[in-house]
Amino acid sequence: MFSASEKLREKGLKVTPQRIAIYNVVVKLKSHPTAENVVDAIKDDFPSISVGTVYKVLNVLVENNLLKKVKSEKEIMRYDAVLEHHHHLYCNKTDRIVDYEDKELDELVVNYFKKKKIKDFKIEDIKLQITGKFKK
Amino acid sequence: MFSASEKLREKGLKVTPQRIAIYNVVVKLKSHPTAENVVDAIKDDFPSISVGTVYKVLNVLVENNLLKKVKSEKEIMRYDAVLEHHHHLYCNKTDRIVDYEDKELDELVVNYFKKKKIKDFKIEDIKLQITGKFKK
DNA sequence: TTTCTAAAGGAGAATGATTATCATTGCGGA
DNA sequence: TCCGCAATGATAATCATTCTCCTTTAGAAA
Repeated sequence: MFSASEKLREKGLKVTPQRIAIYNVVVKLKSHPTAENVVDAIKDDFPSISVGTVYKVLNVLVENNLLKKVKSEKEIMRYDAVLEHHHHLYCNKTDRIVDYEDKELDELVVNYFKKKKIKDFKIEDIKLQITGKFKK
Repeated sequence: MFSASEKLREKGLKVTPQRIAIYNVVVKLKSHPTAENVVDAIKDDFPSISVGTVYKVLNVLVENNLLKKVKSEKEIMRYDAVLEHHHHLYCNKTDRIVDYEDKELDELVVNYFKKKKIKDFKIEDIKLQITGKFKK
C-alpha cells in the first residue's frame, strides 16, 4: 500500500499537508463524503484550512484519478477513494451510499453485452445503481 | 394516450396552462432536459413564464409521478417523462443521456438477484448506468 | 354564470454548493 | 539555501434552485 504522499508524487503533484490530509480523510471516511463532510473532518487537525482549498484539492485528486466522483440522489457531489470498478447501493431511507462489489455479476453483464451490442455506442463502463432499503 | 390535462386531473392537480405547457415540453424533448432547457423551450409559447414557476411545476410533476428526475454526470438535475423502467446511456463526449430499454437484460439481472441476495438490503430497483461514446 | 377561496403563478430576493480571484505562502528543483 | 511557480487562504462571484410575498386564477359551490 502506498501513502498519500507517494501517490501524489507518483502523479507529479506537489505534496502539501492539505492534500495529504484531504486524501486521507476521504480514504478513512468510507461513507462517500461530501466536500462539506471532508471540511468538517479535516478541521480537527487543520483548523485553518479554507473551504475553497478543499474543493480545489478534491477536484485535483479526481482529475488525477486518485478519487472518483459519485452522483448522489440529491444534487450534492460526493467522493469515493475506492477506484476499483464497483456498484453502489443507494438507501432510500438514510441516503447512505454503500459500495457493492460482485465479480460474478460483472461477468454476467459483460458477457451479455459481448453478445448483444448497442448500436452506435461503444461501452466503456457499466455500473449498477441498486436502490432500496437497508434492513437495519 | 392521455393528454397533459387529463393526467394532471387524474392526479388531483389543478390544471393550469403553465403545467400543461411544461409537461408537454418535457414529453416532446426526449433529451432529458434541464430546467433551463425547459424554460428556453417554453418561452416561445409562454414568454411571461417565471423561472421559479418552471422549477416549482417540475417538482410538482416529479412528486406526482408524472416525471422523473435523472442524475446527470454534472451537478445539474435533468428530467424524464418516460416512467417505465429503463436504463441510461451516458455519452462521455456529448453529455447526452439516452434511454436504453432491454427486457432481456432486466430479466437476467432480476434472476441473478433472486438467487443471490444482498444481505440486510431490500432491493427496490436496479438501473444500469452505461457510460461510453456514441459512434456518430 | 357569478362568487369565493385556496392554490398557483410572477418577480425577484435568498440560499447553498461550487468556482474564481488575487494576494500571500511554501514546495521542490537548481 | 534560494527562487519561481504552483498551492493556499480569504473572500467575492456564480449558478442552479428555492423561498417570499403579492397578485392572479382554477374550479367548487351557490
